[in-house]
Amino acid sequence: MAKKITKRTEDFSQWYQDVIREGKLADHSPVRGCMVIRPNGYALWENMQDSLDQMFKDTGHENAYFPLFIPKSFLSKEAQHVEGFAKECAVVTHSRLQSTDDGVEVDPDSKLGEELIVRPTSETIIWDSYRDWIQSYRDLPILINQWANVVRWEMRTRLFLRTMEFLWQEGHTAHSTKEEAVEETRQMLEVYRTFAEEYMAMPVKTGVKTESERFAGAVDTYCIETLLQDNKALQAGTSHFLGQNFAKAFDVKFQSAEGEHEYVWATSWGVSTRLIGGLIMTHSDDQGLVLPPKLAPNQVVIVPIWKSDEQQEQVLDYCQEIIDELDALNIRIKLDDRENMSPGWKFNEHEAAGIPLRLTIGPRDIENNNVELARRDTLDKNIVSREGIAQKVDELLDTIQDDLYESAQNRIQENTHSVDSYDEFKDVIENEGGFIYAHWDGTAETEEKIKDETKATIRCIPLEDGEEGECMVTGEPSKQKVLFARAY
RNA sequence: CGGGGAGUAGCGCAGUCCGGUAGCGCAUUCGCUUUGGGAGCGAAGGGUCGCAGGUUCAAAUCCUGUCUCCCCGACCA
Repeated sequence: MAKKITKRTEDFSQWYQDVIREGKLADHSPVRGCMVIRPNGYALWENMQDSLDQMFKDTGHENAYFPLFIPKSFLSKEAQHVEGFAKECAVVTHSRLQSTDDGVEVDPDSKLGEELIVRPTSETIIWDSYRDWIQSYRDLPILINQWANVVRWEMRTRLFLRTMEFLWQEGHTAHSTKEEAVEETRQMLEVYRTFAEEYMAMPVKTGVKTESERFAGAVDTYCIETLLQDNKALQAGTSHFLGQNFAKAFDVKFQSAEGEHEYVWATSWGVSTRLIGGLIMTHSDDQGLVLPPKLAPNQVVIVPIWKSDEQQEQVLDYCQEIIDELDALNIRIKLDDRENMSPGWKFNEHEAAGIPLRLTIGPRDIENNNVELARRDTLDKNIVSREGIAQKVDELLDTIQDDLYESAQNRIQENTHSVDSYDEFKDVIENEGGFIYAHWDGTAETEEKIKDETKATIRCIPLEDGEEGECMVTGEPSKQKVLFARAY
C-alpha cells in the first residue's frame, strides 16, 4: 500500500499537512482559514489546557469570561493597540436575516447602531470592566485568565499555526506598582517556558521583542521562541508588560495607601492552539505524529493478536489484567480490539496518531508470560516480562518524555549558531537556517535592512546580559548578541 | 491582497486539450477464509464532477463569475 505521508525531506509543508490529516487532528472548514478540530486534536488541546490551567491557578490566577463582541468605540481608545489590529478585525454590522426566493439575505433594516468587533484579543473589553472593579489599592492585584476563541482576519493561513479563528487563553492582570506588573509578566513567561519544556518537551529560547515585533499597546513583549525541524522559528507564547497604557485609555485609577490617585499597571499573556503546530513540527517524523506522553490523549495502546476464538478470549483476558494494572497508575490506555483490521494496519494507524507506547500481545506472549513494547519515538520494539508491567510502562513513558526533550534540545543546539560578520550571517541563514546569534546596533533601520536582505527577523533579545560588540551590519556598538531566524 | 497551481465517491487520482451513458486504487457493507508491520477471494453500496450563471440538441469537459485549498510574496500569534 502506498505511503500516505510525504517525507519531510521531500516537501516539509506537505508533510505537515499529511501528519495532521493522518493523525486525525483537524480538517479544513468551508470557511477560509478556519479549521475543524477533530476529537484527537481537541483531546490534545484539553490536556494542554488542563496542565496550563493548573499552573495558572498555582500562581494565584482565576478564570473568568468576557464577551466575544467588543463595541467598536472601545478599540479606538488605545492608539497603538487599534493600529495593530485594525486591519484584521471581523465586524458585525447587522442583526437579522430575511428570506428571499432562493435563500436568505441580510435585512438592511437590522443595521446596528454601533457596530461590534469580534474580539481579536480582549484587552479593551476587560479594561472597561476593570475600571468598575478597581477603586483602592486593596482591590489589587486582579489576576484573571480566560479561555476563549478569538478572530484575526489573516491573509494567509495554515492549520494550527495561523488560523483566522483560534483557541487560546489570555491572562489579564492589574497591579498597583510597575515592579509587581513586570514581575508578573516575567513569572508568566517562566510558566510558559516550563510548560513548553516539561509538558510539550519543546525547548524554547526566551527574551524580549524589539519594537517592531512588539504587541500593539505593550511597553515590553516577552516571548518564548522555538526552532522547528525545518529550521524555522516559531513564536510559541507571549507575555506583555502593558505599563499604564490601557489604564490611561480606560481611565482606571486606584487610590494608594497614601491617598494618591494613580493609574493601574497591567500585563497580558497568552498561548494558543498554535502550540499544537509547534508540537507537531518539533517531534513528528515520516510515520506521522509523535506526542509527548504527558499530553498524549492516549499514552498506551494495546493491540491484541489472536487466531482462534479460544485464543481471542485468552488474549483479551490477559490484556484486561494488564489494563487494570495500568489504570491503577492512572495511565491513559486504549485497547484496540477491533476485529476487522489486521495488526499491521493498526500499528500504522496508531503510529500516525502519535500514541507514545504500544503493547502488542498475542498467544506467543502469553505462552512466555511476556509483552511486546514498541516505542513511538524511536520505533524500537522490545519483549519484556509481564511481571511488573505497569511499573515498566510508567517508567518508559517518563523515559520517552525525557528523550523527546533531549533529542529536540540536541537538534536545536546543533542548529543554533553565533556569527560575527554579516557575510557569515547571510551564509548561515541561506545554507543552514536555524537560530543565529549576532550583534545588532539596536535600530529599527538595521533590523529592517536585515529582514529585507535575508528574510530573517530578530526573534528576541536575550534577558541575560551578553558580551558587548559591534553591529554586524553597521559596526555601531552593540550591548549583546540578539537571536535571529527566519520565522513562521 | 498580488502571482502561480488545484478542486471529480470518505481518501488518493484518471478523464478536461478534441463536448456524446462518470471511471480506477484504497476505504465502506455482506459472506467465507484470515490476523506477530497497512490480509485474500466473491458480491454489493456510494458521486447534483466545489458553487452559480451562460453557450449547445447535449457540459466534468467550452465561456463568465464566485468559494475553498496548496505554493511564492506583502501583512500577522
